[in-house]
Amino acid sequence: MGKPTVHDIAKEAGVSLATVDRVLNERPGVRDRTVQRVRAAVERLGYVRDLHAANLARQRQYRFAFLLPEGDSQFLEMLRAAIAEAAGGLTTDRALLTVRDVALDDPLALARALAALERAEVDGVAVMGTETPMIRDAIDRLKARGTAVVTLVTDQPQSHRDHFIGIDNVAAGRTAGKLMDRFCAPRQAGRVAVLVASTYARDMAERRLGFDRALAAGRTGLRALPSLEGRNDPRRAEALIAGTLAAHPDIVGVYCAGAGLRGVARAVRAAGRAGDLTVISHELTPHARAALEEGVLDVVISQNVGHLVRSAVRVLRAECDGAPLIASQETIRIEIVLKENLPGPAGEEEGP
Amino acid sequence: MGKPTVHDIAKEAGVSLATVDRVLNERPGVRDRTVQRVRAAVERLGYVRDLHAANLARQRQYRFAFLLPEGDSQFLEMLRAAIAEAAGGLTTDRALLTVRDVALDDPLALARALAALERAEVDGVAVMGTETPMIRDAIDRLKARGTAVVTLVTDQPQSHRDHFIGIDNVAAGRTAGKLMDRFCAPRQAGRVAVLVASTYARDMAERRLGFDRALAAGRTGLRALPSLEGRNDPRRAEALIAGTLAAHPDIVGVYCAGAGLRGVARAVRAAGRAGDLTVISHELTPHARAALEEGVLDVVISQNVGHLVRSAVRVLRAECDGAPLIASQETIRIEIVLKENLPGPAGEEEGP
DNA sequence: CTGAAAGCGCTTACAG
DNA sequence: CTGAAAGCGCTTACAG
Repeated sequence: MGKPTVHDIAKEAGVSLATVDRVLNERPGVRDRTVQRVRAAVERLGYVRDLHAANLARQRQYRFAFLLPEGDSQFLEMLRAAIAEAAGGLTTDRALLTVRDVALDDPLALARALAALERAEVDGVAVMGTETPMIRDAIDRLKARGTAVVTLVTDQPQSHRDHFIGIDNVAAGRTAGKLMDRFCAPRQAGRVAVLVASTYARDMAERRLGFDRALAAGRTGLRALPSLEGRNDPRRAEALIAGTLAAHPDIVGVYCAGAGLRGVARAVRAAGRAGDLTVISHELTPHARAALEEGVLDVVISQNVGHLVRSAVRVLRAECDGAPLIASQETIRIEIVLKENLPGPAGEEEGP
Repeated sequence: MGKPTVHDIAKEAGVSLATVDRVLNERPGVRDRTVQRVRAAVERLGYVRDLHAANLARQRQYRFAFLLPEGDSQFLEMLRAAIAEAAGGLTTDRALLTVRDVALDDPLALARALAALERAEVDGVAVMGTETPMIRDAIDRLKARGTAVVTLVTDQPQSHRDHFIGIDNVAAGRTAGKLMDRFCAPRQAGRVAVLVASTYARDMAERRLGFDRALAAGRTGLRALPSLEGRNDPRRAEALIAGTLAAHPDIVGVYCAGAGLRGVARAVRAAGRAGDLTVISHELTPHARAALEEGVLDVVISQNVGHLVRSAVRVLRAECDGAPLIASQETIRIEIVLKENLPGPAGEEEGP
């Protein structure tokens, strides 16, 4: 006999399929003695339920919305692509994913988008946005209405979101700092320029914190300059870095904690310091790949967008079902990429 | 209306379910005109088939065997655990995984195990073993009988195996070499001890090759000593490293390309050079974790065992179905782990 | 070359 | 508190 099915359990326990189903799904209205009998049968036969068959019969649809900042950041493009891919693969898994664009750094717009969802028909939401009280309240209102909410990439720890899906940004900054220290090693006591997207963004602040700690603990005696604000504008980033390089001849490295790598690379090249300065950035975008290959960029600290999306979906689904989730399984890894271990351009190394 | 189903297609094309199924699965025996009609309906309605429902109806079982070397290596333990986990998660996916243990470094035993499979009822095999002509022939015989075969962790490129599931070991060695060069940077022109499991193992040879190339291209002028052979024996590894450290006072780093980290760590500690020598090893085992935390170990080059197993299963399944597979999607990443980005001990960061 | 019917393993109203 | 029957989306013999 093959794997036992509900039929086998029913026969073994001497009850009907409906009753087996009730017990299996812990639905009320079954006599205690009957529950015991079914449980015993399950135990005896080593029954394990076929989730796909269950989902097929159930026809449950999960509608999840991703709220992402607008803008032409390559990381966001990758994230959108990952959502699109997951959406394709997941139709079978009964998850319906949609994306709503929200003006960048506009808390009011984001709060409105969240409020709009309150009325729309959505079972769960993944939000990526700056941390502000307005957003926090909007999230809490969604939660109060029973919608599952996770924060994506950058957290809103003050809110009642169910979970944060993203890397530990302090650890990521620490990793960047450690590598900066080691990669700069022949030169002692140089300075490091730091570029962030915005000093208000929580992820940026956390990375900077970790980075500083690692430098302080390092062997080389590097000192980081005050953060420059690139504001997702490559030209601005380029100008800032060019200016800093000119002003501080003792700069030995650049840490690009947010967007702006394109500008940084240009400034470094223009200064004739490609391959000489140690440059570390975040997110393995096409630009970052090219820069690694070229040698202007030494290290990329990255998070896998496919993992982010799938984890978000799993967590939202678990939340909707009131199912437990193995938190450790949802930890997103901080990946280190050098030219030497650059994976193929196909992106996802490990499929759906 | 929801997602279109086979019923909708049948109605739209004016045919029966059976015919729709034939066309969908490209089975022969359907008039050309009918095929066209069904295809047109599929197109018009944007039909996409529910794979889980198909599998449910089909009741296809895939029986896959993993052939692994015996021995108490922690990496192998992790691999076995990953197989066990996948086996659990995959029962639903109709894959039945079994593991057969084969005496370590015994080509005859492995060849016999492969031959035994020829008769047993197995649809696919994943083999991890030393590269020898005997194994090559055994693999080819399996293939000739129509069994799908992939090599795992270490390749058998001379054989007709369908696919290799593992990291690019040359690139992994190069990554180790680059990091060794950078992490040793303050010291110029030191020597590096290299420990391999066996000089005959292909993966070891490839790592060594990549490592040497990276050192040659490095800035520090490091020179690697001839490979020491640990033979999966921690005591032997310890003695070898202790001896080398004593003999060469100018050693600045140790590259542990195979098993034996436990012994290496002990020797380094005993020589009073923990935290001073740069030590790089492979595979994020519990020992490696502890050594990273402690500071005796600087870098781990790793491959995710969960990815290995799931990729092997996907590839074997595709091979059985004669389905195409996206090669790039099956590339296993070379991961770099420092103390700073050490993921939680739960192992898998991103679930089934 | 084509179709009606039963079935995969589970769930869901609807009766009782 | 419990069960018989229909159904989820697909596939598979078996007839014709």
